[in-house]
Amino acid sequence: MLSELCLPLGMVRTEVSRLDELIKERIRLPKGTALFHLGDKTEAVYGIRSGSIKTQLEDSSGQVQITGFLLPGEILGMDGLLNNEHVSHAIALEDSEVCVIRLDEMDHLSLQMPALQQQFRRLMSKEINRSHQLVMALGALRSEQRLAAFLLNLSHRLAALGYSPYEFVLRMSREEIGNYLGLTLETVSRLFSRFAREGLLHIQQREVKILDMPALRALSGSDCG
Amino acid sequence: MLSELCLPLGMVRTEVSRLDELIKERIRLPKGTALFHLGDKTEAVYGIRSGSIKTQLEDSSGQVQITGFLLPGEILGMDGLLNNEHVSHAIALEDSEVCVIRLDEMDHLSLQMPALQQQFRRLMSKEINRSHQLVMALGALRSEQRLAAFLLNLSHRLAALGYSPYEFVLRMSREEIGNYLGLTLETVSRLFSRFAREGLLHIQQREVKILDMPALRALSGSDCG
DNA sequence: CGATCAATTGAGCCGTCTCAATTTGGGTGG
DNA sequence: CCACCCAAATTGAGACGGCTCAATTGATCG
Repeated sequence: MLSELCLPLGMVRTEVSRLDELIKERIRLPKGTALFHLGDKTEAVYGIRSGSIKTQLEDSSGQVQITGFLLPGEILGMDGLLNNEHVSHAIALEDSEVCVIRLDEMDHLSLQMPALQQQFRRLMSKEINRSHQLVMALGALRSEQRLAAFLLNLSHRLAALGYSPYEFVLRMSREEIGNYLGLTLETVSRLFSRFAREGLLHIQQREVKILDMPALRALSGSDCG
Repeated sequence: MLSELCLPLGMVRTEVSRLDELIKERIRLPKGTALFHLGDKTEAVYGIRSGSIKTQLEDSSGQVQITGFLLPGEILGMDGLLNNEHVSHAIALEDSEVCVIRLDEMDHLSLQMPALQQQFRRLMSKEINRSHQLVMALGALRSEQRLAAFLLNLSHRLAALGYSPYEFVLRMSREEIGNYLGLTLETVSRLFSRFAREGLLHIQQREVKILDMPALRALSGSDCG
């Protein structure tokens, strides 16, 4: 079982097997469907087993802001732990599968396994850092740097999953990328065209081939947040 | 003792008194000094007792992004829990005092007090939400909306501490506000002048008097993130 | 094979930045 | 206590990046 995927990192083998107790349930999410909506009660967090999921805030006026594109092995739902009510939407970008980590079960299990607490704390800290990196991108980078950093970040995470860092398929639209990066879809499209013209990458709709990784890194400010 | 300030929220009285065990140490921070720097080992998180503290990221090229202005009762240092190494700087905006919440002691104590775990989880979730709100502001709002939202947020938090929501002193410079909001200091200054000209507020250097809260709220998009 | 949605590309405008000059306020030492 | 100095804030003029609006092309899916 892939519980290492769902709650990864350094635990001894026996502990990992205990963890399987946590993950009894799976949920299949067809493309476009929601794992949870704003306002839903938070009774679990979720680890992505396959596919990809976007999370987005929505304010009272209906304005939307995408806060993340999550890949297999990553956790979502931790923003709902403040009042046990989700404050965001989680929507599958493609057919996906998640495993359910129920909070009550985790609390129960963590009494016997203190490492689980610390592990979960690390995961929440990681989410804080992820969000801070996005703040940095939105606050300090110009449009071309944002898109370059976005591509590098995706590339890096896909490589960690065993995929090629050079060729991959974007699972989100130009509009979603733009929303995430604080740009319009037109600006994103223009930047892709420009990057291709300058020989940094090849792009055919949503298929990306990175041709000059070092140049892309230089452009982004050598940071892949 | 003000441990409620340091780890606030719903615990029974006896638990609160147990919490005092956690908070043995205090640190005084003169204005301008750092509580921790990027790269420092994370052995504790900190609750602000008095004063105010900014947290800022710094990338490899020295580019800085302020991610928060923290007030009494708020917690900082949780971004360092991923690898037990701080990834940000925390610098006092004025003479401040924090209490130290050592992680090893918290882990020890939480074995006897499961509510502590959940409380801490809530605090980390709150930090995630805070950061997401900032992402929303940077990604979706225009400059005037960002500054209005910033002022409303400050006002709201100061009110929660028992201060007037209408009159307060900014503890940070125009440059720091601009950095936080993804704007230049000149833009921030111009916006303050404009808000004053339009009768929304009165501003004298760093002293703010909000004159028309509803208008400010309307401007911000009625969200105070 | 047509209908529909996503993506590209262009033209012009607006908001924010940059650069620069002043003004204001606070702190220090004579 | 006043004069000076330096940092912070204000204000203006002009440039530029990214947005808006609009037209066109290219995919995808009944």
